[in-house]
Amino acid sequence: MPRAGVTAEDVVTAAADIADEIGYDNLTMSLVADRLGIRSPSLYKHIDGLADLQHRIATLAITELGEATRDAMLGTAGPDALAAFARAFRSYVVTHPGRYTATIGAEFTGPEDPLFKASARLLDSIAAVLRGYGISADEMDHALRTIRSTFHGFAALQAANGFQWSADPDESFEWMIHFVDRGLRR
Amino acid sequence: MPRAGVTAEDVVTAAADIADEIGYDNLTMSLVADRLGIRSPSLYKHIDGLADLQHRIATLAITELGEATRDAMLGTAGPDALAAFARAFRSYVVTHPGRYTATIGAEFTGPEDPLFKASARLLDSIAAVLRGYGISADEMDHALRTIRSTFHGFAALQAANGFQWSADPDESFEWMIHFVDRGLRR
DNA sequence: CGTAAGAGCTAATCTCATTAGCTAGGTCGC
DNA sequence: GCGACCTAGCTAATGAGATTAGCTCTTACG
Repeated sequence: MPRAGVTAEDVVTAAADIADEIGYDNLTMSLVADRLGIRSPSLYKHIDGLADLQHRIATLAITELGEATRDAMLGTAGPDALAAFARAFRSYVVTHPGRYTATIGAEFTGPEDPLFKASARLLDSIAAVLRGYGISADEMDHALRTIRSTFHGFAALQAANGFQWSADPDESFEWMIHFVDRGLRR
Repeated sequence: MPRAGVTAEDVVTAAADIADEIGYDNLTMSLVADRLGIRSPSLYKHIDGLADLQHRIATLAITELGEATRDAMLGTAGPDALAAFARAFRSYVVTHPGRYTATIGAEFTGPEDPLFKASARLLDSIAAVLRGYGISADEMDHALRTIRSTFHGFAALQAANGFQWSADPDESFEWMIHFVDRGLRR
């Protein structure tokens, strides 16, 4: 019986892809194993169970999200940086709903947790936007939480199919960017 | 064997209480049955399975949340109405994290769904706040989504223990109320 | 070449949700 | 009061899913 040659990373990306395709809630160990061509107990040679797998998907998602927003913000400043961040954020969530859902309930275990580092990096991008609006250091934590909440809320509601009525979500999102811009100006 | 005399409402409130106590994700049919003094298969005489139960918890939560915010907003207007709504919203989420979590992924099945009606009623409260800021009818949908996203994001992150660093969430929330106020003014 | 680590497998266990089919408590018509 | 029926509740069984135990065989390395 030839070895499949699977790595922990393979497991995580396969699981993340499945979550994006059929929904995070429908992700099972068997489906991941099937996609990799192995049996589900063999997954435990690479990851430490479903909870660990979910945690790793969240870490992957936050890392990718941080890179995507960072790339989008390159060469921008002020309100343009806000808009660039926002659109890149939403674009990622729309194309990777399963990955993003994994991040919603994820908690980090300590400062050594890769998820912690990835989150810190993403928050750095937001902090850069906020400094562009002249937010002072002692307000920074509050502002960070506020902005994070705002975009997370929109993303979570959309990922959960929460906008079930009339207007176009794209337009609403642009409206929200202007709203945030107004809220950050003094 | 004396009958327990359980009603569908009993099942839903018992389940909602358990979710608040031990976390929505840990809610099981057995736990609900135990609390009611019956066996888990008997629950199916009252509700249509776990998915139905979760949907009913979400409906209960949105209904209660709508009433709580409505009560809090009585006799207020303008920015005071916003603050009253916001604080009542957060207060409910903090005291009923399990109930609130149930609402996150809930989708309604159609216009006849009680969840739909409860949601519409909650959105009415937000719309009242927005009219107080002079938001026009053609912007209302976007503004509704934005405000809903903002508060939902904060609530969801806090319910998921997402604020794991320094500053006091209460202060951050007050900061967010001011932020929203600025964003809604022209 | 021989050996040890470990990737993968099968079999088994445990927890849940759910279904099938039985039983008996309470209620309604007489 | 009394019988029949409705249905809440029960036990037993099924099936999905995660997880553990223990075996085997591939392969990298000396």
